[in-house]
Amino acid sequence: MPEIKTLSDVATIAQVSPSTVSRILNGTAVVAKDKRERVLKAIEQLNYRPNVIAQGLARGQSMTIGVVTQAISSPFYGEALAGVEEGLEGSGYHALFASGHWRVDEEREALSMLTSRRVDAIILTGSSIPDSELQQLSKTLPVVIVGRTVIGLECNCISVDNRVSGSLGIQHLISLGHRQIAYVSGTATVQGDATERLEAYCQTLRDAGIKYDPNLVVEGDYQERSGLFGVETLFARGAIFTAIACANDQSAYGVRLALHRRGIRVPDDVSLVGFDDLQSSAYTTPPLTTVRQPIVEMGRLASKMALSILRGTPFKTSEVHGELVIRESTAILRGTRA
Amino acid sequence: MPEIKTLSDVATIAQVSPSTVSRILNGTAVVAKDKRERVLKAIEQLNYRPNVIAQGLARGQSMTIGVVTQAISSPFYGEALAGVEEGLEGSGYHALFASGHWRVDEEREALSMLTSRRVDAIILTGSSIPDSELQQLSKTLPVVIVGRTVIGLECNCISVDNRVSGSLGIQHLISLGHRQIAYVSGTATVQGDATERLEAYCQTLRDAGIKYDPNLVVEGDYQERSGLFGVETLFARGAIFTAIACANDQSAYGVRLALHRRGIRVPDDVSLVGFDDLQSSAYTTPPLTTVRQPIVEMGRLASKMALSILRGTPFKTSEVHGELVIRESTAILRGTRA
DNA sequence: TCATGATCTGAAAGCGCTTTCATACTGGTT
DNA sequence: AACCAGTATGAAAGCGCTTTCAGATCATGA
Repeated sequence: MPEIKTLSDVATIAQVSPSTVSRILNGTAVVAKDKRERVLKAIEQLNYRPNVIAQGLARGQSMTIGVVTQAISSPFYGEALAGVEEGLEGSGYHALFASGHWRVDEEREALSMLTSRRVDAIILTGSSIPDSELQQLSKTLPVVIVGRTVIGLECNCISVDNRVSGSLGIQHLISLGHRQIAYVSGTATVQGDATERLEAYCQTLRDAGIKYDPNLVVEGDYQERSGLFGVETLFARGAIFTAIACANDQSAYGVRLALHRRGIRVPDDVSLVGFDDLQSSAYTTPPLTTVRQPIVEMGRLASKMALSILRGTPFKTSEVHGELVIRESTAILRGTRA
Repeated sequence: MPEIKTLSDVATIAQVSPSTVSRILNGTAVVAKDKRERVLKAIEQLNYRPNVIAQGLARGQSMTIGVVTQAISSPFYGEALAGVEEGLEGSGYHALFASGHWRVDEEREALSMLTSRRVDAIILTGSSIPDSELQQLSKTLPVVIVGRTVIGLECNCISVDNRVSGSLGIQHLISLGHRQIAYVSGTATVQGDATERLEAYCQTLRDAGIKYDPNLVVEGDYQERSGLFGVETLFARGAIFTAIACANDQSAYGVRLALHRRGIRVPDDVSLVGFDDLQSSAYTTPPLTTVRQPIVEMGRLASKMALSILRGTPFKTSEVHGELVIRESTAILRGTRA
């Protein structure tokens, strides 16, 4: 194992003091040209790379940002994390990920791990930790939350308005003539995106003068499997519908498969809309009509916001909006004029 | 901001020396019961959490493992990373991810960032850094490579045999009576999984006495889009085929869509097989027949291996194998007896 | 009773870096 | 010539922890 070189090795070779080397490395002071050159040469020669850990200790900051996510392999969180990573690029900061797997205790553990490692800021995605704890946490270090609005921390939150965006897909179906619209919800919690989107569904129907039929909504959990089960449940109930809206794209995939299994064509027999617009949604058969949530962008914004807070520079919490993406899984209701 | 407590704060409150606190924390020595209790109480009271950064400096190890991946949001790498994370669980080690985005220079940069942060070991996935550099790197710290076999580092590599596994899908197609089998390859490099799988395709045909027809193979890049283009190219060439095999699932998704657009049914008109068995492949329409690569398992194995090397405990590099997963995208060739 | 080893604990050095502080030079001014 | 502000540099302290080393305490057996 080749020895790892230290700053004083460089100093010795360049015949200057460690302080000088440090100053050159960080540009914190002007140093004479000759010394600078000697030092640069020594660095080159030794292939010296500063020890970020040691810098962290000395400077009191680790140059890393903790990111708690739910599952790194989920397409949704994956895109968000990619955005975070992108936003950090070139800043010298790097992301340390920790997964909560949708369990509050694991999430707390993740948080505790991150603070143990003295991350300089924390980004949470899909967190289900109570508002109060998050408020507490934000007294210790900068916190930004994506996909949820935490009371008292509104400025540090990045999310689409689920009520507005959620209605987009439903409106689209209604405009195509559908009136019997089933809904596969997300994980039901007291509050959160799933609830908001469900409310959007109800509200949109109401606004269109369509009576809300509880028989048409099934509870899902944002996973493919729950879309599959959802459709089975619907049929078991004898529900009649011409369209299905889902709380996210993944459950729409499951719905799509269930329909396929029953020989029901999409969009000919039943129209289908999702929510999120995952990358793969453009490649399903048929390509999925959905409400686009700028996930990558949101991740990027989150890290930009964290960086701004760390640097003390002001930032405007630019709004992000959902946007209807019409592809091929929705069609005009047969025998109807839109 | 509540002050962050240090080990000496604890020591002061418990009226012992810092050394004693450290010993209790790490269990490196027996200490009198009364002191132990005082210390434990003080820790509780201050809500003290050791600073992992400082520990890292003092102990000369950062308790973090660097993982270079290509894109964190890719379903394939996402699963691998989830596996790595899982394998590290409870070990005290944590993963620091860095993406290379399929570009060697970015990958080198990632490596350099990781070594700057003094990670204790490095796991590479989908790396395209030359063998020689990797050999060099492994002299500095433990390195494990997944998805590729590096000469001189064979014991530290985890991958399926692409030649064996690659033939599985083709054999399946042949056994169903197909003889005109098109192939959408992965990114062509001098050596690597894409090449090996392509060779498997050729070899399997040859073994079955089917003449290799260059007109039937198109170069892809593992992305959905390339599957889409691949099919277009095939048709532009006037190629005739009854089945398509793809170098990975993602390109199979693209192929599926292209076929759908042309009104070609899967598997009725054309059979389709992928490679990888991504989570979502069970939910495509129709569910995709593919060769399963135990990606999560491979990630987990990689971290186990890294941990073993770090601890100096022996490890057996258990083989991983591809496995044919027959779903619904393949069918017996019409008018043929299998 | 005293030497002996075993056991527990604190002082202090050190991990690799940053940063304050003080010193030694500059090159003007008056 | 004497003085001062300004500049470049090194010495040294310190970040929060671990770990070596040595001292203190204690029980034990001769």
